[in-house]
Amino acid sequence: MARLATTSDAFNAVAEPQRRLILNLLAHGERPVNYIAGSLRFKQPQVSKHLRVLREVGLVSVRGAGQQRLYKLNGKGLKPIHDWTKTFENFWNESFDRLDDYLKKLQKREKSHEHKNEK
Amino acid sequence: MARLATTSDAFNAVAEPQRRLILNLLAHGERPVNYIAGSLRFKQPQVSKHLRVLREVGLVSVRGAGQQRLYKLNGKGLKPIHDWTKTFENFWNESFDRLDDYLKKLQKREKSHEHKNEK
DNA sequence: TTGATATATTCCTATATCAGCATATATTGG
DNA sequence: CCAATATATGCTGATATAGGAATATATCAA
Repeated sequence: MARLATTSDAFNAVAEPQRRLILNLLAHGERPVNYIAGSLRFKQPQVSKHLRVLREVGLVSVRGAGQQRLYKLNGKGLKPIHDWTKTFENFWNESFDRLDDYLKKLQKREKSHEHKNEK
Repeated sequence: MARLATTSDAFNAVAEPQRRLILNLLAHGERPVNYIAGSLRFKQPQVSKHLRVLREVGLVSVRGAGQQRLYKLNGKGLKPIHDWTKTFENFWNESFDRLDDYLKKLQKREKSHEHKNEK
């Protein structure tokens, strides 16, 4: 088996940096394809391809507007990623670092007691 | 060019579901390879490979402990992902939905005024 | 209808998986 | 040193990109 399809879920779709840039841009509002391509200096076909992936995982939606197609961010699709990473929040909180240090000190103290008892 | 290497950054490393499961497990503390393999019912070589990827992007660290190698989560490596998704937080907040509706109403109202003036 | 603009799709190539299996390496106890 | 346990690496096959270039499709305007 190869790697999971980029269209399998938001995690995979968002692994590609250019797609993240597109999402950043769309956070400001609906945009047509060529606007995105021009802004980010990507070629139009590549933008269309990325947008297709983003659409398939539900991160963007489209609506026709004349000759243009306006792509709109669906930020909710990123919530699963946000939620998952949030469960690791402790690891970059100072308060947790301090707690961690504290627990380590306790452990060391217990170990010295053990050694005492052994003798 | 093919897809970016899984070792290019945390976003890519974490796109693989099994690696996320390993990280979830390591959130409880240091663990040896076989413990992980047994817990998640993965084959040992595959676990070693996944751990290698996670180590190369700095999401875990290792230390030898006798014959075992204890892997430890470095949760801070996930902060960039958390931070990035956080910039889209508005999109799944109710309060934002209400604000969005409100802005849309305002826009509609302005448009009707425009039409009045046109006539 | 025809031309022009905007966007999507197709074909091609080079590359990077991921799983499975076999095997190599490391560490410890005796 | 040798056997046993724990872990890492190498190889293969099937698959899925992502970019470039060319082309197809859609929509509007005259």
